[in-house]
Amino acid sequence: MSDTEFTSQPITLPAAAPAIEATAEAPVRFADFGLSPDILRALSDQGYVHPTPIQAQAIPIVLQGRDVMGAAQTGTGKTAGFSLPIIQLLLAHASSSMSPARHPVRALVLTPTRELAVQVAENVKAYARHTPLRSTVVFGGMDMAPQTAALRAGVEIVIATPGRLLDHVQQKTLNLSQVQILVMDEADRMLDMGFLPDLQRIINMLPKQRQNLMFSATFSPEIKKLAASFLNDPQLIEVARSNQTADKVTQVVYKVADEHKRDLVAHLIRGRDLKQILIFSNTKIGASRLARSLEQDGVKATAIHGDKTQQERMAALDAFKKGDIDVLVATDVAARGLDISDLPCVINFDLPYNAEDYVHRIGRTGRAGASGDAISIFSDKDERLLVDIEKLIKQTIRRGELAGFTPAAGRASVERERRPRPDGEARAPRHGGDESHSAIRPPERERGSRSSALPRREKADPWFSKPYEPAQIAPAAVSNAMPAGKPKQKVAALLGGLLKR
DNA sequence: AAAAAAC
Repeated sequence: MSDTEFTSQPITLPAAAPAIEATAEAPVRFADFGLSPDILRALSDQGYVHPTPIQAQAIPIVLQGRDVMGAAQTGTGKTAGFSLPIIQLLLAHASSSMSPARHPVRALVLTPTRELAVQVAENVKAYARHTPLRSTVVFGGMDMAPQTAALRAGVEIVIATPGRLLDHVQQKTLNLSQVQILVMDEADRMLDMGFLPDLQRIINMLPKQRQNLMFSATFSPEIKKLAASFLNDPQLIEVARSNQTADKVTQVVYKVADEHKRDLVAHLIRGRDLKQILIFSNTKIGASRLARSLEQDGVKATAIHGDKTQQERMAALDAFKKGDIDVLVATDVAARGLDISDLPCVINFDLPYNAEDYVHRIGRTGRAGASGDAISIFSDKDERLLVDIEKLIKQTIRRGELAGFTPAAGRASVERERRPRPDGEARAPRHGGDESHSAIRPPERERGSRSSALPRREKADPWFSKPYEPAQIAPAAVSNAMPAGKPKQKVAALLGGLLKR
């Protein structure tokens, strides 16, 4: 029923978009949107003059007070796309009689991961720095007290992960009754992570009368259902990953036996400028092991994943951004949303299980006009994953040749791995036993996974069993094309796709 | 299959 509710919506195309039309001679400027001088000043502080395509589309629509369904991936400038107009709206509607001491929460931004929340919060704070508006971020894994203090002091804008937000609501340290604008960032990811019940509870606590902005990289039936249940006559915005990204990312894959993967990584890293390399591992244990192994090779490397404490996670990210470490080995906690700018190189130590995550992962590189390398390593048993990825991105990835990489290097490391390790150095001690145990029997695992890999695929992950139509979003994401001058048609096509399903 | 997220 909610589906029909959504599909029965009239197709509303950007009424505001034509109002500000970019031309070659006069590209759109932030100053064209009627934003407060205080906001513009914050933008010029950062050297921003021209909006990205999603900002150019979203800002006028959000300013109109309309609900938005945004098909936008990371790296598109999405955050500013909703933050700037929200700040403007809150400024414009601030009642002048309101005492400065009173700052009810009027805008709420929900994100799937803690790091993303922190990042969004940093942006919001920067954009609002010259305004009287206050903001704070609220997420788990950290002491509640400082968050509570900030909330008590009063903030108009809260950026949060769902669990901790509810925690604060329960503790009565956060009141959601005055929220006028709700943003769900990376909504597909949140659903994928099982946040639906939390989202439902949060939404139920908000005033019925409010503006809703939802951003999602994919449009599964579940996302549509969610959109139908809480968006009100949403305006669709479709934006591909910004130009520079995919064009300038050189992709290559190397096939190697599982037990040689780590040495291949070491080899690949040795062969290049050792700076700002992000490596993705499919598992937390794998990430820790790889980071440790690289450290033993003298590489300044650290792992980031969900089994680390929040302090460790933030320290790792910080060290990587500052250049204190050269290699960050991450699970998919870092696959989406994180704006680690201008990475020269992303390495997939494992091919991601979901083809779509491949796009997200390599989207960390080649940003902001810089070129980038996306290197992926896979073994025999992952052939299928590579096929899926290439199908999704509609291109064949070059098979790299392993010149200069000898099996001898691999054997050395296997030997090292077999040696029993003192458990104390393991980051997650409870996994320590498993870890050394599994390292001894890779061949068995291979045999096992081969036989059990094929059956029961249907009930897999409902989120990815029905991915969005690659033809509608993915090619743009990878080939980058912004709908050149024809955003309406693209939006219509997207919507058409939604309606059919 | 794996990862993420509240205590």
